[in-house]
Amino acid sequence: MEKKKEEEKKEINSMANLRFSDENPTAASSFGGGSIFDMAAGACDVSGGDKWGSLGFMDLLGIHQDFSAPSLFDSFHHPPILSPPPPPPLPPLSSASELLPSENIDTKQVLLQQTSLPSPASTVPESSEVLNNPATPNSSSISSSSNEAANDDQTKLAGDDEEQDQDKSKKLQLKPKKKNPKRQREPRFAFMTKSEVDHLDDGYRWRKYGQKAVKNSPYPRSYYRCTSAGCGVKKRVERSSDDSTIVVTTYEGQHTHPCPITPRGTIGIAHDPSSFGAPSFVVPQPQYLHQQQQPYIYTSSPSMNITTTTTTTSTSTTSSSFINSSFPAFLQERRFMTTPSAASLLRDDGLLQDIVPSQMRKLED
DNA sequence: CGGATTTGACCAGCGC
DNA sequence: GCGCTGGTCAAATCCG
Repeated sequence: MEKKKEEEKKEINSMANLRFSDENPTAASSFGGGSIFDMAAGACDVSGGDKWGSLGFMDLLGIHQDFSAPSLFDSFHHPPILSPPPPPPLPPLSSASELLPSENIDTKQVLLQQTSLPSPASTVPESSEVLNNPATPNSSSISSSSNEAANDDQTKLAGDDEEQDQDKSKKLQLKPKKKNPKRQREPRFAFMTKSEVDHLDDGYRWRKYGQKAVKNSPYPRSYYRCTSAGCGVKKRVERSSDDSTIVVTTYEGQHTHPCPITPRGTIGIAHDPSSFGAPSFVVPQPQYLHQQQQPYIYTSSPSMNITTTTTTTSTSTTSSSFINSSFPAFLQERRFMTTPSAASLLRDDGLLQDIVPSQMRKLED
């Protein structure tokens, strides 16, 4: 039993090491058993949250002063190439303190960015998210019958004699589910947050559309989709099997709309009306690119004792546009410090396996 | 009653 | 080709 687990851990660690070894070979030091995460994960209720009470993510980060933008995530989900229409008037910010007792929250996060596939920011934005289009013909399958009947003639014949078999008919209805062949994956980035609640409030509204058991983990993985029409952004939320207090959130895609809600005005970033959500500040691109795959310590709002550790894991060919558009602006905005310890943090923790796709890990070979 | 969540099944990609 | 696994669908159910 334990042996097996150890083996798995070894494997995980080796993967993580692969990930960073060529960048920082000395960074293989110990991680310290996840001790970098010491946020007091208070169970905070959140306005835009769900019934189980999602945590105000931005509040955890303490980014709720000095800003006026609707959402932090507006900023990093909007690709610059979208050239969207002028944003709607922003709702007034509410008081942060009134909604969330975020003082004294000491949070550290590990953020990983990944672009598993060619960046969609190139020429076909959102092309792969057809399934999120409410007008997708697919969805008409709910009304069932004719199409499906045609599609499933054979199976239907086979099961005709058992009409009371509801399971079968159910399957028949489910079958015509057809997907876009060779669907492109949106660029993703993930970050780990020490939190007791799974669903961190980022200002957007999400609908849960699935949950799966995660291999080698007692915790399930939840799948969420942005509820805004036409917005194909998805996110995955799961807990680390190593440290149940660590929530790994993976975002995929970029929002095509402004942040619908502004809970407590927590997530403000200097808002640039001309780009509805794009940050008005950016880390100088050359510098950033130069530091790709290097871990960053993100220090925010010292008075809040909040520290975020971030690491980008973009592949060299696909990262630049994505970084510009999707990398959390709040991380871009603040200063970054590159430290070996942060690298080791990500390596030895073993959580990297949850975030970096296997293809990417192999690429590092 | 409408929207969100749950949950079992389906589908596709990948490794063997 | 087969099995495994991640991701998604959609009917059923829950909840405000």
